[in-house]
Amino acid sequence: MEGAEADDELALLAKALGHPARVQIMRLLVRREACVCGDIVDELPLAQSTVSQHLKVLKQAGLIRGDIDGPRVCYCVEPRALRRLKALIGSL
Amino acid sequence: MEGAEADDELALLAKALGHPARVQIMRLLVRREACVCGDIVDELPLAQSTVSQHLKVLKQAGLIRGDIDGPRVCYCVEPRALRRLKALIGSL
DNA sequence: TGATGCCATCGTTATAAGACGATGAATGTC
DNA sequence: GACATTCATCGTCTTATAACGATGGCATCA
Repeated sequence: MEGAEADDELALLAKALGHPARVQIMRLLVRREACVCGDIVDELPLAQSTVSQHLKVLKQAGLIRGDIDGPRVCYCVEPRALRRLKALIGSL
Repeated sequence: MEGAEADDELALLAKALGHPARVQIMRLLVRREACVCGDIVDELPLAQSTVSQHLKVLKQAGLIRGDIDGPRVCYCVEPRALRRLKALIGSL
């Protein structure tokens, strides 16, 4: 929970949340449990490609997961990562 | 606690923490209550000017405060902001 | 009042982030 | 099989970050 490794981990997770659009996406996914990419695009005032990039950032940080569902992709939060983030922030 | 304003606030605070050096600084200040800038520089493998920039980022986000103490500057965490961050993260 | 020590700021450089439109791959539908 | 839909990726541009050395402003001490 402490040490350079935890610092890096916290920095990584915090950085992923360091943009309003990504915070909005996280809240959306927490509220709706799961969400198709297109719905997320509809909720944000951003181009589809931009939203896709933000989703990629969140996914690479491990905060969300994207499951292919036919032609769509269903995103949902990764509860373990979210818990981890809360724990790391709590340790400050 | 919710809404676009809270999203922006959380994004701002998270962004400030989105770098390992700044996480280290925060931990240092939490551990030591208060800390002179020079001591922080000694703890990090970074140039003085770089550390000063990171301190500026944290200060602008409201996470820390810098009190002038003679020729030195004494930094300490801003408990209200830290609590606010924890609350915002907790609301996810 | 000089000289020193501490810290912020400036100027520079390299790299990363953020946004968009256009293109492409995969799936489902007609 | 042709076509539409959905999403990711690419290419491009603009702006922001991160790092450093060098400079400069202020207190304190001699």
